[in-house]
Amino acid sequence: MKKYYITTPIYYPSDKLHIGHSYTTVAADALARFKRQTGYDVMFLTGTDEHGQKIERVAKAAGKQPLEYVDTIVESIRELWKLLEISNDDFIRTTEPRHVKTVQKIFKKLYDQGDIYKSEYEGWYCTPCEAFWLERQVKDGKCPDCGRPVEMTKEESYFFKLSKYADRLIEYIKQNDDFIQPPSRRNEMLNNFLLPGLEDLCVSRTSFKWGVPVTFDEGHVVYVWVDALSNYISALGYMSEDDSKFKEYWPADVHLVGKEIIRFHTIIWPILLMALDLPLPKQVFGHGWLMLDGGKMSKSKGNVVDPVKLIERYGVDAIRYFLLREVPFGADGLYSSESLLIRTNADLANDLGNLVSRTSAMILKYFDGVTPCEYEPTEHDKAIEQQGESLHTAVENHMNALRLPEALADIWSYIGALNKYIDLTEPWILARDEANKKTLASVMYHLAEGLRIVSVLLVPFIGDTAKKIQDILGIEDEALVSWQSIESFGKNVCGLTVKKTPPLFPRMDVKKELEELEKISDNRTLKKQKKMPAAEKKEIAGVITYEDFMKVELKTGLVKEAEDIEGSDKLLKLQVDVGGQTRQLVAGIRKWYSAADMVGKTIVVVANLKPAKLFGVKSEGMLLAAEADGELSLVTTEKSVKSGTRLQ
RNA sequence: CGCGGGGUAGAGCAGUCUGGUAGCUCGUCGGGCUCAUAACCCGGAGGUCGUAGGUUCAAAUCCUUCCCCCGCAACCA
Repeated sequence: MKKYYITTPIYYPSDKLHIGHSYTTVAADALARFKRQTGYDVMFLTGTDEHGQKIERVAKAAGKQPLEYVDTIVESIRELWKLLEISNDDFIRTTEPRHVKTVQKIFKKLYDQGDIYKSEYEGWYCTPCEAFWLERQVKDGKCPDCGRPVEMTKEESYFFKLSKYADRLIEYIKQNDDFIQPPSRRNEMLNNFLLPGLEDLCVSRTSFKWGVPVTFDEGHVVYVWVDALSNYISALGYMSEDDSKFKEYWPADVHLVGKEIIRFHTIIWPILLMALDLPLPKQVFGHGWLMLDGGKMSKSKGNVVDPVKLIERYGVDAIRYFLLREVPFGADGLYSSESLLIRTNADLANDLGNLVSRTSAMILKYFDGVTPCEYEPTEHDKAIEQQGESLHTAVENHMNALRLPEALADIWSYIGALNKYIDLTEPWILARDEANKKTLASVMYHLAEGLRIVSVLLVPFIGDTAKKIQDILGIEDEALVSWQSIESFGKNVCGLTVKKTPPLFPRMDVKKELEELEKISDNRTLKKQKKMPAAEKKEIAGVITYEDFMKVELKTGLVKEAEDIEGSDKLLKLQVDVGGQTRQLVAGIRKWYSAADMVGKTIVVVANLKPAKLFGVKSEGMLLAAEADGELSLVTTEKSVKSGTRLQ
């Protein structure tokens, strides 16, 4: 059986994870599920990176031991993956003995063979922060973190000979185009880091304790990246009594990582593997980020999005679909609650959900719920068959190139084709005449089979929904949901009994939902605090720019006709000539001006106001008037001006 | 001159490598349909492709100038 080993980064449990972390893991999960579906023996690994000074410090602040602190967070991470239906085969924690032992063995081996050596680390040290800083990070002799003075110190440390392997790595990257993906990252790594030359890496620390101890030198702990990266092989039992999994799955097919850590994965990690004389992973894929309102998601900005709340409210599939569809191949995507809601409505409720509803409703109505077997292919039928048959190849190609959004886009264009097919064949008209029964049957059959293909293709992405569609179609036989079964458009669903169910994704009122989200969101307070100063500034200033003013199109208009609006005692309907164009305005001025008063008057109109309906009458603009002490006076021009003249 | 990414319709993006009718989704406007979740289908409006210059028969695309936004800088996916 073909093997496939895919990993996510191991996450740093200093706090709860946000929607960005979910993105990486969901993407890896979709790939893992897709590979299983297409016949691979898959190993899908995720986990947590639990060592380091930051954890040590955060735990202390919380009055806990590091492990105790981390345990609760790791638990919440596991729960999140459960909620997101992540199908990982293993979950590794860097604090587990199986990992620690392997890291220690790796470190010892590299030391023994001379790739790790002891030397002195010299640099600026901030004692209160217990942190080393590079020359260029230090600002005027002050710590960039806390602003207190730093001092030049020396520390005994172990170094790893990155430089020794640099040429080999450059050669490898140049000869393996796919190794670093997308290609922009590959160029970045080569030009910025590899070609200018690598310095040996300091791989031990004595400034804190919370790490993997170096076995042969007390007081030293292993540098966190050497520790963390090793998870990809320690989880497979590398250098342990049972290394069968390692033999089976290594090298990894894909390390899925965020773009900011691609450097570690494409420089330190491959060199570490070279030094261990192990094959390199086939691919490191650096995906983009979910950006929030143009800014990066981060705890300090107070704009993190809690995935748990979103899943509870909208269901796991809405969230999975959004993440997988919205973030483009290798680039950043935007997250906003609004785009989540719009995407869910448009794609899941309207296109897919509604297609399932109308299909099942028609089969129930016209054929008592049993998908018919008659077959009378028309031109439209054939098009649906051909598209359905070619779909799996397109999806497979995209998936193998890690183009998840494109794979979904292809599936959705087929969903669109099925919706259109209904309009083209007009089954409700066919149903009026018994003579068309066979054609009608063929349409129902093609819809059901098309949906079956869609459901199978959706399994890796939104499995719950895929299952629901299959239930609705009455599919019970496993053979009807296999990958092989969608390679041809066959009579698979014929004779099955369709079920009636509520909508897969109820359509949401975006405006109301956004208000609800505001209420339940705990970033609300943070956001408000953040926004306050800016808002205040604007208000105090109370000044707009000329451009702001010019956004409002004020034009003169000549009132041609005026009449009362029936049923209203305030409103007048006016036909106004604005530069040769007649506009209908509704104005609440009847108390002061009668219809007859208005005809022939030159007024000032806000010409680019969004049209509105007042009392059921359309109003394309508003007129200007000044009201004080119960008196109202129309704004007009002092001299006679051509209608449609712009005011400035 | 630190490095990288970006500026294309109201919003979000594709197109740029390989110059030749500027495309997609959402929104908007109009029409169709009534099987369906006010949904689905068709059509329209809306773009000086950040700016200035250059190359060319022809530039969103190639070259140069400048402006603006965002990210990274060795422990944020």
